[in-house]
Amino acid sequence: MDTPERNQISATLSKFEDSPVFNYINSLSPIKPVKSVPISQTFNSLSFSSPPSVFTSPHVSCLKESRFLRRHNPLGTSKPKVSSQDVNKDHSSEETLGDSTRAHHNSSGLRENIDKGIIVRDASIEISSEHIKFSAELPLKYNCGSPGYAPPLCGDEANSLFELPGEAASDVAYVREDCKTDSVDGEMHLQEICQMEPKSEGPECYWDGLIPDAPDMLIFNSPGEAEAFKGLMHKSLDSSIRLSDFMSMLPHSSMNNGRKMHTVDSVASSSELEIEDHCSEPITATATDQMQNNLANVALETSNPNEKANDQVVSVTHRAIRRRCLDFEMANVQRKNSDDNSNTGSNTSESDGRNTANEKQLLTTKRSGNSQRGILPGIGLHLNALAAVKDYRGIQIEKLSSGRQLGLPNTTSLQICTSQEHQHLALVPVSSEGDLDPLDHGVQPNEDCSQPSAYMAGEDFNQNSPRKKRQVQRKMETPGETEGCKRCNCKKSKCLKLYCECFAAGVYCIEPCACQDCFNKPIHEDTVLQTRKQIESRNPLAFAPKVIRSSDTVPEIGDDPNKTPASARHKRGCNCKKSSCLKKYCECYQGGVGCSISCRCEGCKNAFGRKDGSAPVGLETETEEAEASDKGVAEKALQNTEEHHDSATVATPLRVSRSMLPLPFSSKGKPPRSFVTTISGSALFACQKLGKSNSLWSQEAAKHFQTVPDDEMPDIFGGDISPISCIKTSSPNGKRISSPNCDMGSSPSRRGGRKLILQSIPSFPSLTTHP
DNA sequence: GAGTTTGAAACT
DNA sequence: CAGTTTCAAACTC
Repeated sequence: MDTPERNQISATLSKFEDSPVFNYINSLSPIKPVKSVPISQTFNSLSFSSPPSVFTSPHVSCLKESRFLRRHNPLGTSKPKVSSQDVNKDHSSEETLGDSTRAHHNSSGLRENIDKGIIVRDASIEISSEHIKFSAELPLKYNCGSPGYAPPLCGDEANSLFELPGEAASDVAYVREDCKTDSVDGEMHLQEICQMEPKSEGPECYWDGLIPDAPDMLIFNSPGEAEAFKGLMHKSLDSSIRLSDFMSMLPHSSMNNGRKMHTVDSVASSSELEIEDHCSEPITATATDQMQNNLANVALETSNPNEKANDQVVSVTHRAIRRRCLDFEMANVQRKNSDDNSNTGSNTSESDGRNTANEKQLLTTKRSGNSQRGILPGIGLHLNALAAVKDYRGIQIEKLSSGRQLGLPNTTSLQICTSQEHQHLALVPVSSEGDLDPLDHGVQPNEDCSQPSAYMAGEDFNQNSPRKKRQVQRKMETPGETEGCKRCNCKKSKCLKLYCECFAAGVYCIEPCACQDCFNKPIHEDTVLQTRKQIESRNPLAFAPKVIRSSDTVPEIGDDPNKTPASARHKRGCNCKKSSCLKKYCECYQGGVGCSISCRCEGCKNAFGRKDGSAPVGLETETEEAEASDKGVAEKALQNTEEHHDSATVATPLRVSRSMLPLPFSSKGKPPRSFVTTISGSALFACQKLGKSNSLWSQEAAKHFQTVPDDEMPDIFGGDISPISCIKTSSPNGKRISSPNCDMGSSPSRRGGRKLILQSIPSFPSLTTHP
């Protein structure tokens, strides 16, 4: 730095110290810590301890959880990093001083930057240019809320990440540094906003933007702070120039990070994640690199996530950074999802109103972001989320697939059900996708879910007539993907009986449903729960997955691949008399499983496995199917069987495979709501998403699930099923298939499975409990 | 789109 | 538990 510059800076700094900006900064530091605490708590609360009830709003929680988890993870990593960083230490002393010092932080930050070296500056400089760009861009993208959004998010995330109220001083120091960066970001945002805002709302918009996120994150200790903040905002508007100048003066590194974040956000739509990353990352020397990387990432984001991944691989040095970026993206994706949901999580409040207004934008942006990002590899295609969601949004969740899944969460998760909910769902799925994608590219299951959701959100709604809906569904489902989103067409059952697929799946009915006099809605949650209880009292397994994978059967598989289907069985068996178990009338067939001894079917020709154990899928099946068929049916069956054979024969051996196997449903695809439900809807849903999205998440989720199905768990762990597998299972295939697998947690159900199922059922009970 | 078939769910 | 009815999905035309 040139001395003159320094002098100027010092002078400017002195000026600024009094300026509202500093006040703002000061105010920020305290705020963040506060948030962090609550968040952590929420997270804990959210933690898997107990799967949300189906009808409750598991989804949301799940999403939130995922989001939090991710954040936390980053934090964890970030913190350590920070600690490791000497720079932080240097600052820590200052930081530790107190909030009041915060104002000085900027100066200190500048100093740091200076100390750190030119490199930082360079980075900062580059960034600055970018910032300008951003500022220019932001206005375009974000009119009012959006701009504010990102910034707040950053702060929020930072908070969440850094939060640590009770943490040791060192932690605090970290936090503060983070805060600095955050604060800087915030300032940056302010500037941007100021620049942008002149147009309309200005401070308010920004404020609003903050609020949404802020709710969780930005909690003002006192109302005064908030107002002060606003005042700052206003002032900032007035003093945009000063801010800009100030910005230029501010530590570039931090600034850059923040900006990058913003840019990313703008691009991706989910600034939060990026921000988080920034926050998480210490300002250390790596920070500069990160900055650069971030910039690069920004550019990359538009391209593909994969590319990023590759890049990561490329240089070890940058690996960490890259990794973050990836994480970021991942996180972003998730977060996006979560945001959607979570915005809820931390932001539930997140300006619902705003969201509604912005949601579309966000969604679009997010989606675009996702897509841009790469649409994660595997994921790509199917939205598992739906599946998870589907059911109880819980489900599958994911599956969420369907809005129904959403159904569970009346409030938040359920939201999906509503039109807005749909949007959410759509988002969820997307997120799920994103989540999933990153993790499991290959996972098929996910896709289904995701897609459904997407489609649901998008199009179906318009269709009014049930049939149209059905047709649409069929179309969607046919691909085998939309399963997640089932829709019912109940007219007399009020969707409070097992006749109703939605209800049976433990999911609330959503718009796409063509049901009449539907009581299976969050509004009637009490009724739904009561009814459920009633039904469960009669039959505890009523809501359990109908198709269960049996470990017992496994041996069968080993014996005969053909028999593999047997590995999975219908819980109670079918009772078909005329369909020869070759049509979807047959639950076994529908579930993609072979008939078993428990079936009372007549003339069983189940392509997946006959009751007598005779050739399930083999040639026979084909021929039989052909016979059975009815042309289209036969063809479908053949296709299915073929598919099954392909994948199934191979896969079949593995129980998991079953779940994985493309179900016959493909034709219809109802999703595995059942499975979702069984799993405990939301939990599943979350799991799927999580699993896909986050390895961590998936793991924990998996644990969760695993815990649920005791018996099966072992099997699952046995190796067949992994959380991922579960996710997969959920995806594409028919409801049952996925459900069984998923239910199991992935493991199949057998008869033993039933018992397990019962255990799993508890998840359902959760529903009851939830209320 | 309307109507029929089918089998699960519900009821007795 | 068995038989019957109700129901909604699956299927056909």
